[in-house]
Amino acid sequence: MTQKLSHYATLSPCSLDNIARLEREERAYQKGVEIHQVGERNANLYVVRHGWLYSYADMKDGRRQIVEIHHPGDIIGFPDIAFNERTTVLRAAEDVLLCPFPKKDLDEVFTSAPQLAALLFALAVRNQVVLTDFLRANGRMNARERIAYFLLDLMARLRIANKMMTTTFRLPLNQTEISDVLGLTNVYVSRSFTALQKDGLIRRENGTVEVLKEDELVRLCDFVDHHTRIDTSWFPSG
Amino acid sequence: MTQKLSHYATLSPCSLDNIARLEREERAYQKGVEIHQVGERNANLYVVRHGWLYSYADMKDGRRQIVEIHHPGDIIGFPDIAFNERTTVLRAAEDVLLCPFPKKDLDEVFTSAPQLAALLFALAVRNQVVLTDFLRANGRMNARERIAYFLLDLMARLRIANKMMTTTFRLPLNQTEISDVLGLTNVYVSRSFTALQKDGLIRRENGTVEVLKEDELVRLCDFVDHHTRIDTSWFPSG
DNA sequence: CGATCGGTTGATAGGAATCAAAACCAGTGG
DNA sequence: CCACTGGTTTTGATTCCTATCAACCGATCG
Repeated sequence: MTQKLSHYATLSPCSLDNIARLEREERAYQKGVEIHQVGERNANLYVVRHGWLYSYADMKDGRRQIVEIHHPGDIIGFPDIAFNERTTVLRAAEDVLLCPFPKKDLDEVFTSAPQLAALLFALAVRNQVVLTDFLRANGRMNARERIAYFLLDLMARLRIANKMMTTTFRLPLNQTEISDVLGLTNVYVSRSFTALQKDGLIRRENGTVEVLKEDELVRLCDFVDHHTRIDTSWFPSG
Repeated sequence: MTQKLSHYATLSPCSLDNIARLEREERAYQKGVEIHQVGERNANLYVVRHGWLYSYADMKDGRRQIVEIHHPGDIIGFPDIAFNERTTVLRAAEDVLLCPFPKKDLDEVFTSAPQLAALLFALAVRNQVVLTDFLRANGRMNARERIAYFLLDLMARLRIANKMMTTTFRLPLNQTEISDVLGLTNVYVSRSFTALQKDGLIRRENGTVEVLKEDELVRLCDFVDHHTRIDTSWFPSG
């Protein structure tokens, strides 16, 4: 996490200290396990150490919407700290390692590390922009465009942690899960993926995706990267 | 704004002081005016004094997605403080009054009013939950359900400011705008509204909507109110 | 009074859902 | 080594919801 946060701002020793405290404990979960359910009391947040997870919301009739995908270095649970109960289900997309820490630790951050507080705040609101982009994709794009958007968004996020990343990456989600991200069906995800591949924009190989024509994908969905850089000029210096 | 924020927590004098400083200036905009465009430098945030506004994102071919509706008491621009440039267009849905204040004023809040900082933080992440609900609506609901969701969401928000509110409210958005919120077309919004009215769930009268069977609307879209209450137990006391 | 805007209604088209079956693939175990 | 299993992807046929295109109506306004 330190690495991911330091990507955005130079942190004071005090802030770094606070971060370290958040990653004391470590816990493993197997692929497919649901770490918490809607309605549970949420005492903890989590830092992702290893593996992908996602958060989703169900409707009573089984329709499902995945609302966020969590990668190593991410903090899980911010959206819920404003509530007493979880609003989404958290599920491990593969075998994962998490560092749980109590919500109460945040108050320490706010009183003693204003700089870190500002950074967390900035990341929280950045997330709103990301969700907003996502909303535009789900609301106004057709299936091909959504897949394009989905791949570019993932790449932008993965590049933060791994600056050397090429255009090939592992995608540990099946097509049903992807369809639940994009508001489609697994069948149509399959068809759209195949179409993109036939047009030579991407290539797939057991669990990995290679983006062959990134610029064309970008044009396809008007992609703008809101992950890589954020404005830290207004931060307090402490 | 004081009223809206006090709805959630008892604020210290210092916090109240900080809020007052944010509402010194006041500026009027006419219906339809676009207060800022995508790509402009964003030095200011705004507190809404009067009237409705909305933020939207366009695609090059004209498709549009409204990503947020702003009501009196709301702060506009949080999502953008993480960036140097605006990511959405802000537009007045009717004649409005705004209080602009510089982004830099926030640093003062973070260093001197940790309680207010925590509240703003909580509201920012609460917004993520709201966006997430919205995403579920756009991703997995049909037209009728989306309209139901849209109306209930508006009511929940309006009730914060006006606790006595009945089930009738003003809706200063035309059907094209509503379609841009819900990822539909103006034509289909008209049909769906008419259908809901024919079924006796709602009633419309020149610019106002009356919800006749709230519980049925709630069932229709599995609505959960994430506006009314937030958890403030972890806040620092200062 | 013509013009414009917002809402409604009708006819048609199309994109994605749905249903169903087949193909594929990695294990697993006999 | 091969049959068997469960999960995943692919393919095909059909349906349906919503988009699209177009006309019309009513209200408002200069």
